[in-house]
Amino acid sequence: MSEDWDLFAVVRSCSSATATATSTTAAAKAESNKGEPLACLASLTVKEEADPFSFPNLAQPSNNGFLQDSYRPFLSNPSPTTTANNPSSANFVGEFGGRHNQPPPPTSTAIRISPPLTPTSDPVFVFGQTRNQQKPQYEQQQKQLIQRQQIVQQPEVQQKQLIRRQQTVQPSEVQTPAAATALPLRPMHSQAPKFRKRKNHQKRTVCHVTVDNLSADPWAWRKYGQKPIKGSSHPRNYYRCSSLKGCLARKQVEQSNSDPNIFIITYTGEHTHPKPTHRNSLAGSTRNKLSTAQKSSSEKTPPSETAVDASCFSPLSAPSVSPTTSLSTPQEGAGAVQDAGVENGTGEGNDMEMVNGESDDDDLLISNIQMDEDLLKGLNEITGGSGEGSSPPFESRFSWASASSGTTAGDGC
DNA sequence: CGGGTTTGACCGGCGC
DNA sequence: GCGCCGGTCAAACCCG
Repeated sequence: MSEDWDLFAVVRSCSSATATATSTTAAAKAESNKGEPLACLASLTVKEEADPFSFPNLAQPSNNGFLQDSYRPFLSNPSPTTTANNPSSANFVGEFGGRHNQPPPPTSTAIRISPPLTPTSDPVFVFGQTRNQQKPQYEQQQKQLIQRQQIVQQPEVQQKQLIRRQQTVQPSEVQTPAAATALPLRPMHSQAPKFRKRKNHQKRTVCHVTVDNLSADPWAWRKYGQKPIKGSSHPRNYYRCSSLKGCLARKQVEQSNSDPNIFIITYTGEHTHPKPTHRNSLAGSTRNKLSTAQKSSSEKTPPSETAVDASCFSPLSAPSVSPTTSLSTPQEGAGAVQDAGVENGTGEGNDMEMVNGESDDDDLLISNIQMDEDLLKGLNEITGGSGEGSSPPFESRFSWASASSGTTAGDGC
């Protein structure tokens, strides 16, 4: 598969040497520290470039020329800085399906990523590659993803088709994917011509994240749908950016069949605004989880990414599964999650792809985050961390509390 | 009251 | 052309 991934424009976040190095280190630490609460935290510090939730940091030299070209457009965008926030971000293996604000090239040029930079270095990074071998189910999912991505990269035939459609549809669509998506999605029921962007041609970034990392996403997301996916035992959750109306960014979260600790996150569209400095409304967000979680069988709502994402805006907080998260699946969630992160780190951990982080624009956020992390670390140490897994590390909770107004620790954690 | 989640239904892309 | 399936909508409901 690894090759396939490459073929399909898989982008490995690892591409940045730095990230790799750091992440590797972190992973190593984590591993060595299994059982130790702080282990997770260790990785947290790492994140710098590996912010799965940020746009790729194109500015950084990478070994991958293609990648850079592909992302070039992003460079112009403000990019959030990364993040120290994401704890997890350290390890991702992912695929980058597309670029978002990019203009034209109708077919996405495939973003080719060179093979894992450090194949040997860290299982975590390699994870994406090996995983398939180990896990059949996962393989299926990957295949599906790949198929989609293949399309994205697509060969002439597809391009032709695409072109055809583009001709028939609207130029705007072609030119500005983002804009296209932005079009009033609406009234599905209404007659207004709506054109959705062709599914396969949407640019998308796929990340494999451990539970811990789920919450690392600094953006505020609102869940707008959930659907069972054929071939997958877990439903897929659909989120859209709630920070700003009109923001085209979307996110799909699906729990891996093979490894419950891993979530496959697919980002599509681009944020039309800087990262939120503070979470916007948490208002209702969190609470439900609990109830919802209860309502829907735990399986129904995947561990929550929902909650996680949505609520967790603070990177640091993240690890936790969001309040919601936990909520939703406290069971699996929280505890498992964290451990997962650490443990998995070894192997399955996170393979998110990292698209490197774009540096963020918001300094504030970052600074706060960092501070929090340190603080959290300290707290964890004090509290003894949740080594075990069942309970999310203190930081998670803390983060919630601070980050989101109300999350009840209870629910989430 | 505002914003979030849940969930059934609808629409359209895509494979056969 | 048909049907499956994924993505999105929007009403209903929840919570602080």
